[in-house]
Amino acid sequence: MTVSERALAEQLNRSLRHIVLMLRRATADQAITSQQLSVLGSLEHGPCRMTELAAEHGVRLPTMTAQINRLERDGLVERGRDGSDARVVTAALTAAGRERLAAGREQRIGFLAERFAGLTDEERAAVAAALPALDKLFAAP
Amino acid sequence: MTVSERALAEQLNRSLRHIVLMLRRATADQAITSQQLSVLGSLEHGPCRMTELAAEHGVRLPTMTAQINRLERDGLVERGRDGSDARVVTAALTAAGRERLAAGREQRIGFLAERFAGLTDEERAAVAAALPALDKLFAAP
DNA sequence: TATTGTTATACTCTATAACTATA
DNA sequence: TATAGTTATAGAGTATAACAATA
Repeated sequence: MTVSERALAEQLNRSLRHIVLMLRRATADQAITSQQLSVLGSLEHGPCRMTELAAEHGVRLPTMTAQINRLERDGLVERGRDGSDARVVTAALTAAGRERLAAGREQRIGFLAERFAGLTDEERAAVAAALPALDKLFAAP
Repeated sequence: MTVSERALAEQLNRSLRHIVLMLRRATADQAITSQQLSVLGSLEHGPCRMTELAAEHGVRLPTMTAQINRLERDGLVERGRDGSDARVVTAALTAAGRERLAAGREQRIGFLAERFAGLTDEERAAVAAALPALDKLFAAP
């Protein structure tokens, strides 16, 4: 590992702290929690198994059971069964869940767009140029 | 707001989702929670008032009272008094708290440095070039 | 009266241990 | 025996409402 990687990691760590704090302040008054919105996002492209959901979100299976219980109680997701293996339980968005996901996403995008309006063209270009590298940096293994 | 700002906000929102999920998975087995580490970070440069801490972290005052209670119970922070106003309570790092903060930070930086090792020089340069703009984007108002 | 902080209470989020059902 | 999931229980994190102390 080179010195440059270490220095870059330190700088990014500092920036990530500010990003996380700002996002927390910006989403503190949302109708849905960020965890719930995040789980709904995992179901956007179709049903997902409990085990997959837990792994993607870095939580244990009982945690995801409780989360899906709350989302099902609120009418945002539905449990289903996988035909090929009777042990498997899947979760899928309901129409209300899809609406809630779209609303939450719109709020976050609106917040970001407002912040981007305060940047110069050069700064926006720098962010745009870095997104592919950031995606690679944080891609699932 | 231009179309470009909107499109950029959508792309960054998608990237932020991956960043948050990855950081959650990477820090799931830490000795200290990310909230606790974040609060310790706010005390790095000296004592801080309860109200300031709550505002910085986007939580209500009773939430920060509970958080500081836990950190004080664990010997990581100490409550103090502000001389000029008898209502004000401050929180400050103990020696153990400072050590814990350094250890948690080191773990995060190590994780990021490892990920950076998987990027090309061009990709690292793109991230470095974007950090000032990202800091401005997420700076406190 | 307004500000600073805590206490009381309830809900979300999370983990470990123990359990059921299926492979 | 191993895997997928739930239930039971406990603790962290969060909010609102009510309270005490100080400005």
